[in-house]
Amino acid sequence: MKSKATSFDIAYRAGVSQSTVSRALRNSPLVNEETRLKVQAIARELNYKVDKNASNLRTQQSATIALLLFEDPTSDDSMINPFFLSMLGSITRACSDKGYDLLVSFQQMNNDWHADFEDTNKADGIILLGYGDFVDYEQKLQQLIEQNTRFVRWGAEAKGLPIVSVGCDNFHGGYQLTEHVLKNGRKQFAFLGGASSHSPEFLDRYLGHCKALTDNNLKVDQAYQFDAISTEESGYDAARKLLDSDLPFDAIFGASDLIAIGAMRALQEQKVNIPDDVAVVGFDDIPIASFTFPPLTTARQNTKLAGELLVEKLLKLINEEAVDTTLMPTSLIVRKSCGS
Amino acid sequence: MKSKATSFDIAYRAGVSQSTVSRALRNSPLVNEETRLKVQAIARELNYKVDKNASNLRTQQSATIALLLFEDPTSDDSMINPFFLSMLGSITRACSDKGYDLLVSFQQMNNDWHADFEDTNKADGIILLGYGDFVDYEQKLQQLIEQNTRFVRWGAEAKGLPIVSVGCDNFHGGYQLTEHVLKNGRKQFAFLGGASSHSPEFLDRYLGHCKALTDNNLKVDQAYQFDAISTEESGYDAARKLLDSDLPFDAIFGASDLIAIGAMRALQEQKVNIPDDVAVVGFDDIPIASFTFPPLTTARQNTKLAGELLVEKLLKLINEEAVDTTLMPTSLIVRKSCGS
DNA sequence: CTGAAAGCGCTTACAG
DNA sequence: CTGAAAGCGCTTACAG
Repeated sequence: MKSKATSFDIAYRAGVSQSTVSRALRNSPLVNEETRLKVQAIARELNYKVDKNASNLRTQQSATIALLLFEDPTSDDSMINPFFLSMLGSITRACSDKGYDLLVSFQQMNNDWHADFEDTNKADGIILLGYGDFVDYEQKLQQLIEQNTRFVRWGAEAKGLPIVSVGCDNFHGGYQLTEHVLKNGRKQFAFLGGASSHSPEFLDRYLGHCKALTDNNLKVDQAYQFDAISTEESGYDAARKLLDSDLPFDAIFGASDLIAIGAMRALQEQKVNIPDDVAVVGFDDIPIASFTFPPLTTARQNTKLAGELLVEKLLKLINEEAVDTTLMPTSLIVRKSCGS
Repeated sequence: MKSKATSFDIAYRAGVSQSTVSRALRNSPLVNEETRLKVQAIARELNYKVDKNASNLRTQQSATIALLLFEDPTSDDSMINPFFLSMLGSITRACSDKGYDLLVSFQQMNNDWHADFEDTNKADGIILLGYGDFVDYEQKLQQLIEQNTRFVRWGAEAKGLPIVSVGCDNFHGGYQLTEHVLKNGRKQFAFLGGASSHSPEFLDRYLGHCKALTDNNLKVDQAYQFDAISTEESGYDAARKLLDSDLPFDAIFGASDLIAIGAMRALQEQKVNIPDDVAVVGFDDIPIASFTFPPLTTARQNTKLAGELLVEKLLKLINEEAVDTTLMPTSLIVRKSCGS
């Protein structure tokens, strides 16, 4: 009952050869207008659709892009990083604008990469979003390069590796946020977020932060940097450690909005007033950021543009055109949480 | 340089036939252990991956599911409904747990459905999420049924149509929320959200809401129902209309969290205190809901379970097993916005 | 346990 | 402008 029509069925009904059907359906100029219309009418009538597996096999391309989303190994499965989610939205849109389908896969760093989409000919190229630990991740990148896989990635430029990246100017974003808060008279900043080569984006934000401190004649004190990954929980924990340390502080820089939000919760639990007692800033401008209490001051990363750039660059790569890495600026979004 | 190895290359190197390579790679018990290991070793060495287009074409199935996400036609492309986003997350996970890939597509209701994934053999089945207008949408469903497409959908049960759905008990959720607020002494509720057959979920919530009103000896007054679609903007607009109407009220039921959040903004702009002057409740429990000020009381829809059920049911459909529709309960999440 | 062969449904040079 | 034919890279009955 549900056996699908093939191009042969149409050929038979139209009284032409199967080759002609194929041409007519692809609007080849080689085929006579009249024949074309007849074939297309019959195709519509039979609800015929070209079998993609067959045509992809034949043409050796799939008009499909794979998106590989890596999650922090620790993150529970309750909530995907909202930042990536909004990226996903814009990538999906960009793909469909270009006539490409999008295959989405969440990768847990611990298990094997089943990042075989391209090798497997299911996708023409890959977009990489996020990673657990950058050091592990770099090895995977290395592998992709060796396999000659076409891919682009979101993130800080991978120094040394010939990889096309789209990322934000994390250093400048960190600088800008910090400077803004300092201009409002804060003296003692704490930074919550891992600041090592294991998370280069956070590291860049931290370095920008430090630069702003020294430019404003403040000392950088390592004791004020607390590790955290990009979850609300982790931000909460880091802020607890800060509070328990009895170090004096009047400002917190959360390496991501999620971290900042967790920190706000920890502070408010202790009746610390935000921003009067402590200014808090985050990074990303995820949708939640404008709804927190108080609303969060942050550095916005333009996910819409980022998604478009990623897709655009990947398509160029697929078409063997020259492509380079883009570093996008962030924009300072001032809300109530920083006290100005 | 980048020509990929095929099973023939492996066969050549292993000194066996291509059929044997294929069998060995699929761990067929027919093949000798020793041969199998040799073949697999060579495959690994050559970084060989089975071409999915070829194997899908041959086996006539793709181990891929397509997710079609319909957006409200009016929603701008800045922000996807967070509720669907979290659904997307859980569907992605459920798919990869089952060894299926996920093709994601955002559909704008206005343009043609290019919902051809299944017809096209790119996917074995389809999951439908959201819709613009239910009445238009129903026609599309009808079409899918006629084409014998295997699909499941999220949403209120489609009466009459033989469709497998997973949805929440919107009526009961609406009842529960309303009753909870009434128990706290509120007397005059407004309902923000379209309550017609164009959005059956909202309608069910409204009907549950009305039932709770009458059960508590309150009159249902149509004047207190204001249309809105599920965006923050639309909730804001509806609340503005409510405010401008000069109707007295001390509680607002937002048909979704997004609507409730927009309404809160409108109220707070007018210095209306939430919850002292007006209690506000929403529906969905999107991630933002716990971060609003005050945090939003709402009815949680279990997106994790929903995603799993959708995938599970679709796979059963694909395997021609019997499947039925599931109506999940919602849970009342009491936070500060309702004043208790 | 293994191999030769057919065939999944297309696209596209090639010949006319 | 059209048709006959090859071939994309697999899987799997069939024969041994």
